[in-house]
Amino acid sequence: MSDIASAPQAEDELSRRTERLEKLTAQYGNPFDVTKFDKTHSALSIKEKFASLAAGEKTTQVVRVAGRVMAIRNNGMFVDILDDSDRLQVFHDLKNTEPTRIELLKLLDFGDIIGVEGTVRRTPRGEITVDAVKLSVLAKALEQPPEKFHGLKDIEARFRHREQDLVATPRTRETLRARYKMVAAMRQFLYDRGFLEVETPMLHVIPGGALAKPFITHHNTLDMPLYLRIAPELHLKRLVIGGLSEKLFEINRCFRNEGISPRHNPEFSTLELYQAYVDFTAMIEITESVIFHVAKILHGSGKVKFGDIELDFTPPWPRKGMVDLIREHTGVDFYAANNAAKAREQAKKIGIATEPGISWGQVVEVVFAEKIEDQLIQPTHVIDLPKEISPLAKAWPDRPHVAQRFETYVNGWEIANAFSELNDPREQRARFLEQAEQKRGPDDPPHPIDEDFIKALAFGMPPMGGLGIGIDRLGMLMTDSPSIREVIAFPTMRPVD
RNA sequence: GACCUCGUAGCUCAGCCGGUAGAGCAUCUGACUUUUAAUCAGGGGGUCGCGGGUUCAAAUCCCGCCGAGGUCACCA
Repeated sequence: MSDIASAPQAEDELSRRTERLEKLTAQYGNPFDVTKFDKTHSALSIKEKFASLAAGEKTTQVVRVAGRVMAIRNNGMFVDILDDSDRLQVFHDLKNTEPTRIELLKLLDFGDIIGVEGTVRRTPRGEITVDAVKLSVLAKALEQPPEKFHGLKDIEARFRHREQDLVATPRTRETLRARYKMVAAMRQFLYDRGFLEVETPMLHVIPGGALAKPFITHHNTLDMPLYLRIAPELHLKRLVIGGLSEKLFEINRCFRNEGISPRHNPEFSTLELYQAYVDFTAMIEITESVIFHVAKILHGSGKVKFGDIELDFTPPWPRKGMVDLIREHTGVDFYAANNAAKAREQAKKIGIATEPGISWGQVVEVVFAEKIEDQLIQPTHVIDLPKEISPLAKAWPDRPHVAQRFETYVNGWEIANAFSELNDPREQRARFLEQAEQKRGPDDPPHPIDEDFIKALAFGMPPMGGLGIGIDRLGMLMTDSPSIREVIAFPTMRPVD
């Protein structure tokens, strides 16, 4: 001990900690040789089990706990450890501890992983504490964690070094745990309803099921380009066509090579679900039920705080026609302006310039996005979307330019999209061709048609409803997170030089 | 891609009408010893994102680059 005290000060933290590791190894064995520690309790389970202890009351109950050293107070007399359940205080009575253990205690650093055996008591100040009788270092931290009080504030550092963020920021632990708990709850909900969870390709020959710029990669042996999927939709339908299951879903990643924003990450997760022999109204019911279920699991009710507002996910949610909403908010009736030219003219009247050559449906879509979208705060199903912007949805037989489709909006964001799936292969081909001709951005290549999918439809797809829910955005709503990056463990970042 | 803002010690931040860098936590030494962001005293630690320019002198002013956040654009 005295030799540590008199040793020349290490020029940096890394060498200081490395020296301690060497000393540890020499005197107590290399902590990195340790392969296991028989934990009997989590921090939280101890606090719960001994909740009734009075201040100053001791027990003889021996427990074994382990976690990361988060604070060392009073010369090592008090050490706080953090495990995945909670923080817990460990006590060493320095007057009555054998010298070898005191030496070991003095080699501890903020951030080390330790195991402790001891008895439980509540201190006179009321803290549940483990009086240590054995102490072992299970891993040495050669880098120090962020500062214990302010934690890691720098947003960039938080996302680049998420493990440090997790150690330093309780909110990060809560947010990510809630996100994964939400996903688990969604899965369980769907299992309970008899849905089969499936997996479909991430690597697509033709990126279909949506209109978005894909990531391109290359397969060496096949010597061909492959695309990271932008949506799983077409493959999932093919599984239903084949009769694998009449109710199936996939929760997995999609990739879109587009802008990054507080609501967009290049890779993001969706739930896509298909159920044969039902229409889009059944998808409305599932959307409301699964999200209400998640809200209850995470918050105990359908009411969820988000920023300054309280969202209420208690079903049923209002259903509003897209064109009707526009009429209510602007006075313009796009059912009256029933062709592209009239629609563009009406849009211009309310200050929205549109590209020449776009369809009636696209005008409606643009006006909706500009005038309505961000006002839909409480959960709302927007129904009756134009057929022209719904190439995979059935239109109403008696309203041929309106699709049997809805999008659910919360806090101004689209979080769900569903329709009665188009199952006529001839109609589907025509829609794809139409879509391929539609003007997009000047640099966008024409969208290729997935003939395998058309052919699959030709084998006969049952009428069915399909639903997509954006997991990340729902996660943001459920965790009061203003940025999508908060609910993604490792958001996409540009590397530092 | 455009615009605005930011980048100073391991972490959180101050300094920025130019004069050569500070605090708290962390760390080291000592004291104290039932603490709770422990306390007290004393140390060490910085290519002020990178590069260039102006100037006697640049963390500070100017330009470029890199990274980040935001707004917009983009976005089935």
